[in-house]
Amino acid sequence: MAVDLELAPKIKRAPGAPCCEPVVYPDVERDVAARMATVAKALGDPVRIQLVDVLRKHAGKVCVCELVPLFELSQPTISHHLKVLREAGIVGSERQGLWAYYFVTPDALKELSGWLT
Amino acid sequence: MAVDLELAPKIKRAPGAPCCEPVVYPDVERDVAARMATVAKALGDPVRIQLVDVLRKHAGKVCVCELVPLFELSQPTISHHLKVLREAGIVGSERQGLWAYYFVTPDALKELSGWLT
DNA sequence: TCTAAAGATTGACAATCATCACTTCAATCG
DNA sequence: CGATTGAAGTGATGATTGTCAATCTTTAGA
Repeated sequence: MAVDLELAPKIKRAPGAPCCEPVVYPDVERDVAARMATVAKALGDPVRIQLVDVLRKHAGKVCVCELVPLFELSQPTISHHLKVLREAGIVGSERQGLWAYYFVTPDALKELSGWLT
Repeated sequence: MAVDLELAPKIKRAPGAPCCEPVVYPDVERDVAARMATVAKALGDPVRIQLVDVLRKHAGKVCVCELVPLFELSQPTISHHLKVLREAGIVGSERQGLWAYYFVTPDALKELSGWLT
């Protein structure tokens, strides 16, 4: 918690006067923030984190029916999580006969990852 | 969408036989995934992304009453978002008289950021 | 000591979410 | 065709979320 802060001194404002003028603004534009928030939100579940982790390392080698037993969740629930990831642009899928193969979209995590670093 | 996949060939299993054995497992342990998901979830809102963005660049220089007018939201709502960030360990706060100064906790984003890269 | 200001908390509300049992769809094989 | 399998879709339900109005707490100044 010990962070090197130089606190900006403030004085109590006169009655009725508006609060301190905002002197700083986010560098991140609203739409950029919205995009990154969408990705972050999709990653905001431990199951989806682990799904992405598996898919990143084994893209195309694993079908949904192999993913299901990794979690103590029903198949529709896993399908739902994959859909959330798909709608956030994080993963794509390819169907091969009966099986569906998912993969992490390249660059999907780039913007968020870059901002975080 | 065009990703270089080497799809693992599968054969339809015999009636009654269990589905394909899971051959891959997440490298990310459950508790690590849970921690990263917590952080990602807290970042899963555009307002909080922008709050973190401002705080990272102006730690200790900006009080809550300066943050409020940056968004078209009420003061309690901003307070709530800051609380979410605080509970995820992303920010800390220091009170100086009437004013509260927030700052991004060093290393708070490290684990997630590292995994993303 | 009285008033006002900064910020947090509470309660309420609609909206969204994670999960499951059930169903549907598409593809394969006999 | 008819049966079966992998995967997605459909309610339904209980939990969580984002937001605001109202209230409370702490501090400063007169």
